[in-house]
Amino acid sequence: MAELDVERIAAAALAVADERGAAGFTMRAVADALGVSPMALYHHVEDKAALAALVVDAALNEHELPAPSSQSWQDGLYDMAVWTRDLWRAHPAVTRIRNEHHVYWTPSMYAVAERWVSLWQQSGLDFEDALTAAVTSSMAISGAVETETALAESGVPAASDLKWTPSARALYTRERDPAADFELLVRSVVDGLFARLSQPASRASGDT
Amino acid sequence: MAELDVERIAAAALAVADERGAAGFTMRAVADALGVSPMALYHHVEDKAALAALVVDAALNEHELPAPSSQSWQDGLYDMAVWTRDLWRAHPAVTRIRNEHHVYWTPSMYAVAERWVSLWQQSGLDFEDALTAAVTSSMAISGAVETETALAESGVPAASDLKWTPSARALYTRERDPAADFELLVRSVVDGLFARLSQPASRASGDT
DNA sequence: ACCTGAACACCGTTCAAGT
DNA sequence: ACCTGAACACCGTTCAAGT
Repeated sequence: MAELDVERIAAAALAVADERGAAGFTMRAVADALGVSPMALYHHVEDKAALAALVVDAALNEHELPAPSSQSWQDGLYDMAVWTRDLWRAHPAVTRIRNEHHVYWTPSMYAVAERWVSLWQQSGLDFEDALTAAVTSSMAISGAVETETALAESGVPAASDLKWTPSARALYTRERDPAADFELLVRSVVDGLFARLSQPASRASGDT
Repeated sequence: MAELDVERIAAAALAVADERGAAGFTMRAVADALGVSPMALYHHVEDKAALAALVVDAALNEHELPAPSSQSWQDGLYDMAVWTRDLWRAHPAVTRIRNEHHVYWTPSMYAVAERWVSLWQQSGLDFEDALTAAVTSSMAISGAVETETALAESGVPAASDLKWTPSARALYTRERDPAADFELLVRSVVDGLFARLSQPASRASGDT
């Protein structure tokens, strides 16, 4: 009746994560969704962390990477950033599962990294600098995406808490256009890193 | 024998988190550290999420904010960023606990936000833009810190996994100076956002 | 008011047993 | 080879009971 395999398990697990959230993402819940005993899963998957990795990879494979057209490398990076943001916003629970189970690299993640680095290499920076820019920009941008989805899941703090912190309050009452903020951030990071790494001297030093 | 109070609980819980890690951060473990029954904690703390908030706040209070000297606003932001990075690197488990239990705002976090926004306001950007810069830069920088500490805890992928992904491999074999990378990132983000928000037209648009 | 022991409803995972 | 039921060692939390 079951005919389990890794692919079916991954799809079911992703569905469970989406529907029941990170807390409801359970070996038992995934087994239930497949109409199978929880222990059946262990025949195809090492442990829960491996199942989490499967889920992350399934989410990454849902949409193909943006086509590398003839646009500028900056636009290419921005397209990749938007692709990433759309992905995690579509599966907020998966980002939590990813962190909880320390799944940082999956097959598809390598492909994303390749593309990211290759775009930075088109910038004309030398190899080492392009790598540095790729690493730091990706940490900043993926970090911003994670923070955004996490905050989107949590509610707004109580007004009483915000009473004495005008900045934090302004931060929440401000009209927000998250997509525009994200574009601003990505382009600022990319331009800012390129500018700093282009001028050969005083790369990270404060005195310009 | 016990004489429990919230402050003692917070200190013990932070110690447990530091010593036993996020997985070992348990109501029972904290109670043990205090020589008390697990249920005693519930008399002073609503639930585990509230205890997690206590831990985050205790970590934040360990060191005072950097003194706001007469430096430039850019240096002030950089000092704050370093303060944050040092903090989370000293307590890597706490960042995980923070995420797991959705603790985003604690009393001390408001103080940090106030300072961050006020520094951006010294940049001369108008109020809305300063707020936008403060929000986006903080998401990027705190996100980068979280990613860095998470990756530091996890090991390097197996060489066999990296075989076919030259960029990812280069990324790991590259000589890294995390502190310098961090300074580069922070200053690039700050300068990049300021540059983009300073020129009134085409704020987030790609065509410069 | 503060603390405790026993218990409940969950987890991930092991293990012997079934086909 | 693949799946199962029962069991183990944990969780967070509730509840009645003690002082």
